[in-house]
Amino acid sequence: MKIGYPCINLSIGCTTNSTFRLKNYSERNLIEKVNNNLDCLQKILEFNLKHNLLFFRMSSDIVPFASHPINKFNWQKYFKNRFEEIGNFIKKYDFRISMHPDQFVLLNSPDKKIVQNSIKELIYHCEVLDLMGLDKTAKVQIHVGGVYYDKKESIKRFVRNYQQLPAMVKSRLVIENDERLYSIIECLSIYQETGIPIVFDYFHHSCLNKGETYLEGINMALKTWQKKDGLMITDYSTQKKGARTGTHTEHIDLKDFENYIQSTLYLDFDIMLEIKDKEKSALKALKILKKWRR
DNA sequence: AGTTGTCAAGCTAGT
DNA sequence: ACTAGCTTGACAACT
Repeated sequence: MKIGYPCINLSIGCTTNSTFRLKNYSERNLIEKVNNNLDCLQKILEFNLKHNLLFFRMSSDIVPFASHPINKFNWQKYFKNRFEEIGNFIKKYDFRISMHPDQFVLLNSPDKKIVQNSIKELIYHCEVLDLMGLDKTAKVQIHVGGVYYDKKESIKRFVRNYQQLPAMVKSRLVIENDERLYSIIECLSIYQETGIPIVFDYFHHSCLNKGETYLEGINMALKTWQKKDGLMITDYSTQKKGARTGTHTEHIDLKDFENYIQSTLYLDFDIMLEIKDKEKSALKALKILKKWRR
C-alpha cells in the first residue's frame, strides 16, 4: 500500500504548474515553462522519496497547451531525455504514478467536438507516461462525465466513445465514482461493458451511493482491477465542515482516516489523499498507516 | 511591491 | 442569471 497527494507540494516552494497566457504562446515560452515544471517535478519526487510518500499524481499542466491546436511544437521529442530521466527515477524507487485530466475532459458529451478535444487531452496524458517509460499501472483517471438529461443514454455514449479510443489510452484509462452524478454502481455497469477499472473514491461514495456501505463499494471496485493494472487506486478525503456537500477538507480527519485504515486491513490498495494541505496531511496519514500495517 | 481580474476547454446544483 | 466547485493557482496588468 502506498500513500500520496496530488500535483502540488506546499513546502518545497516550486510548482509544476507554471504556464502563460494563450496570447503569449511561443516555443521559447513553452520550453521555458516545461523545463521549470520538470525540474520541480524532480524536486517533488525527491521530497516524496525522502518522506516515503511513494504515490504521486502528476499535474496535467506540465506541458501548457499540450493538446491545443496552437501548439505545433514537438515537445515529445524535445523533452524525450528529460522525461526518460524522471521516469527512470520513478522506476528505480518504485513510485506509483497517476494523472487526473481536468473537468473539460468528457468522453460522454453529446458534442462531438468536446469528445474530440477530450481524446486529444487523454492522448497527451498517456504520452507523458509513455515517454517516462512507465508501465500500465500508471493510470489516467477521469469521471464518467455529464448526465445531459438522460443518464442511460450518457452511459451508452461513454461506452461507445471508450471503444473508439486508441490502445495507448485504453490501457491506462480508469474511471472514478463522483459525488453527484455517477455512483460506484453506475461505474460498475460501465465496467461490465468495457472492462475499465474503477477508482474507489471514499469521499464521493459518502456523498452519493445506492445504499451500499463503503466496504461493499471498495470491494466492488476491487474486482475491476487486473494484475496488469497494478494495485487498486482509491481516493480519500472527507467533507469540509460547514461547506457545501462535496467540498474537500483542509486538513485530514485523523479519526476517520484511522477507522478507514483499520476497517480495510484485509485489503491492499493505494491511497491518494485529496486534501487541501497536501503533503502535510499525507505525512500524518503515513504515520497512521505505519501503526496498523507492518 | 502588492493587489486583483482573468485565464483553452464543461457540467451541475445552489443562490 | 450567475457562480462555486471540481484536483487547483498562476499570470499579468494595474495600482
